[in-house]
Amino acid sequence: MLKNPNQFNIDKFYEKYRSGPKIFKKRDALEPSFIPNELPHRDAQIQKVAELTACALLGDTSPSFLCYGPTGTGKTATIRYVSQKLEQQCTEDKPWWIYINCSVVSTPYRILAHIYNRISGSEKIPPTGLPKDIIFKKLLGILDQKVQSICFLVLDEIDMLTEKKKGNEILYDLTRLNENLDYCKTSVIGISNKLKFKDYLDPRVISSLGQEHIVFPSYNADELRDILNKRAKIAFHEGVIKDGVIPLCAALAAKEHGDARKALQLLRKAGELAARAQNKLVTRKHIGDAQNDLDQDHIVEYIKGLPLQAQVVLAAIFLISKYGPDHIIISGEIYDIYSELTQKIPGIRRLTERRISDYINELDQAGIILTNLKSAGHYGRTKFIKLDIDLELLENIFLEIDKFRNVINYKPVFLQSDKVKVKNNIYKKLI
DNA sequence: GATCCACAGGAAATTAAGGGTC
DNA sequence: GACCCTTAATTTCCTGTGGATC
Repeated sequence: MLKNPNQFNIDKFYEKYRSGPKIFKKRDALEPSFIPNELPHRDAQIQKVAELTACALLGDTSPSFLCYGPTGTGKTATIRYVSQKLEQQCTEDKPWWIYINCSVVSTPYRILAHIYNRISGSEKIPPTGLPKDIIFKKLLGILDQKVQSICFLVLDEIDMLTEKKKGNEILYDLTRLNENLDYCKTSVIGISNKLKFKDYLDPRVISSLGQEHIVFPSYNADELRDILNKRAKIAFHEGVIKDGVIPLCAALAAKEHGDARKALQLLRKAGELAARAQNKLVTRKHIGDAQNDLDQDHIVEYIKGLPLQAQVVLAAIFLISKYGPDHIIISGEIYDIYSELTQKIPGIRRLTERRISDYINELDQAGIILTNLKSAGHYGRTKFIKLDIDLELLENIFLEIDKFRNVINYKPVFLQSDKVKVKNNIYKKLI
């Protein structure tokens, strides 16, 4: 049988890839988890963290403290950096460092279970089921039995806890652990992106956790350039980064509030695009393409990861935008079309208007739609909604999701009613 | 000035699921 | 198997909003 000349040959591809130009020397150096040997422009913060944690070297309890600063300003990296250095200095009874991302592990029960499981080294506490006080006692037992030195509990995105009902309670429990321990001593390090986070803390928690704090300011373009240059030397082969690439990358990230994580992500993506295209150099064009790709990847990933109900709400907004480009979208109409779609999509039940209102808010916060709360006087007070992403991109995303493939060409019956059209004309005049 | 509309959104209650103890 | 616990998602109930209309 004759072979199709256009058919993709995977063996030849790998062969070409292996013999082609090499861009990366150590790609991992551009990952957020990579901790370099030096952290530029964070001397003051490193010094403060080192001063606060140094007493662990002598077996004394460190004070608990908070780290504030916008995203990508090196808060977690600084803590990890100091923890590595501190560990190198310890000859025996090395301190334990337990990292908890409070946006993932967000309930009091799960935080206690997470700490216990990390120390025990296995999943001994199930995700639900046990009374909290039992876990607390078990945790005290294992801390005294297994740790017997200093244990640093690093709570990343600690502000997520205070947004919840019992968030202050678990923080209070964690800061008071030492009162119930005989051998082990714990210290809490809170990391937050929100400068005003302290305002939401219980006074009892502030008294032990909020006494010391370290501020991490945003990086400026020069500092970002310096960080990128140093990291690029580790990550890329010599001479593959064309002049002007790193300054451009730094300038773009500086615009986004000095986020070093974004800058590194952009540089890594540009390198990947160059490597994939078998180019010998990473150019300014790769940076531009990388930024578009990252923006698009983020949207696609977010929409595909939404709960099914939220995807149906978005599909309702999509269909109104598609079949009524001039139609003013209001929240009540979204619910009517959402209700129609629940009949069309198998295995989905209709939720209440209140819940859909929350989903609309979530889509707004994610930047997928734009909402504007306005009063149309006698015609009520409602949200006026607009899609904030490309209609074609959204259609392609829905085409990739099995359940939506058949509804993206469905013209909602609701939109065809004369009553709705007349009312929409009134809204157009009023806003 | 009172009324009305079409919600927004806070708070508490309910439900379902996953798991444990006795 | 009955009962308890936690969590996440959802429902129910309620008050508030703001500008056009009466």
